Amino acid sequence: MSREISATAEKIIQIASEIFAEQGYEGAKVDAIAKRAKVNKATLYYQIGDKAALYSAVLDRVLGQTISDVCHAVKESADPESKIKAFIHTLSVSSQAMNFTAPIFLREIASGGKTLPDSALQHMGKLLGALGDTIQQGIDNGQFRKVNPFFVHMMILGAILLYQTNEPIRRRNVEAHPEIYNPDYFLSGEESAEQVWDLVLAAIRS
Amino acid sequence: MSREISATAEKIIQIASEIFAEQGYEGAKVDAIAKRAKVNKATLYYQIGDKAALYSAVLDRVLGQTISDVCHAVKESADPESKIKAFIHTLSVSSQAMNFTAPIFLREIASGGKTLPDSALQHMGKLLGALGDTIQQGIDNGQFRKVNPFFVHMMILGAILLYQTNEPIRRRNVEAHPEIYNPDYFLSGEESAEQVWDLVLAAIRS
DNA sequence: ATGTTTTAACCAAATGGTTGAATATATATT
DNA sequence: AATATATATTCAACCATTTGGTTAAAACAT
Repeated sequence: MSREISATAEKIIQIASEIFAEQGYEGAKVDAIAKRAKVNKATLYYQIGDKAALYSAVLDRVLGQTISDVCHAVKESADPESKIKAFIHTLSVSSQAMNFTAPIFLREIASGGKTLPDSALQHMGKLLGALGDTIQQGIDNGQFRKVNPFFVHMMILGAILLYQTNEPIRRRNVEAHPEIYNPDYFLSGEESAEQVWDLVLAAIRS
Repeated sequence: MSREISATAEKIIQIASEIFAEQGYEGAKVDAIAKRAKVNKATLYYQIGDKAALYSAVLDRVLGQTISDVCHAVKESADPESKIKAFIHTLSVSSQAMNFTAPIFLREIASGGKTLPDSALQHMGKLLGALGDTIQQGIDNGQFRKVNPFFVHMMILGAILLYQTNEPIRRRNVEAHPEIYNPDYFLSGEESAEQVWDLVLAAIRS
């Protein structure tokens, strides 16, 4: 545990992230991961361990990275409004850059976090805490009306994660019915962040 | 296909919904479904067919039911605001009553809808369409400001699905740290619907 | 007499996991 | 440079278990 990771281990975890995102835990096959990472299965076990250990490593990396990015960005900003913008912007951009983050996140939630290690739970708690504090601050300021911070959290997370993960379905839908095509359906991480904080801020401003 | 479903088939689909919700497609084992439904595996194959057919039946039922509930409720209401309230309320209550709806929905999205039959896709399209029309109507009325309907859709769906699916994680979190307990964390379908439409309407009212 | 369900056994394929020997790569020692 | 040492990686086979799927005959139910 927690030895510095070799380049090989790095590669394996990277590929594993993609495959877990595509297929879920049960759907992801160890052989497939080894193959796509271009290492022998024995190497995978030598470097990381069994499937559960691999998944743990992926979770720590994917969730940990995104969430610490977000918390950091929030701390950098001063007033509540820009903190919220930073929260949304960073979450959107960071999780779109690592396009396996969102599906893993969603699947993990969908399964009730059965396989979430405590470390990841604490990460998620920090995320919630950061936003809650910010909103409370804004309420005390009088900038925000008295809203339920938890639902604001759900809205932000939900909108961003769903929008990102949704993409293949949107594509398929548009291919099947080109007449419903709408440029709003395909925005970059930055653009969608704007959409989300425009709505969110309007929802909570007093 | 589409013969009237026997009571046994009904029961099997019901149980299968729960297990697919808990474990996902790959995680759900046919033997486990048969066992919990208290039928022999042979009966399952006799009544429904293979695993894929079973999952199809589940999807059609779960998504179809929820979505048609929502669309119906929207049609019943007159003005845009109450249409949106109805949309949110029905989605929340209906998907909480069938507490397997949300996880299946989320997982399906997370996997890019690979296994979504076209019928389900059309259902989802209708959902999106109903909301889009309503918002457009409100914008034309001058009641709503010019917002991106698709992101409103993502916010609503995201908030409701995440909130519901989230519950076990919230419980676990509160058990681990009782000091962070907050009654806002545990609301009924009705109450959470209120929270959501309060936020959503504030977000889009002009 | 017809449709339904159970029993219980069976099978092929896939899967997670392991191992030992061989090979390669780098690092340190002489 | 040459050698020795330790670490990484591959290869290839192997294994126990699980899993989806099937089936034939018997028992139930209507």
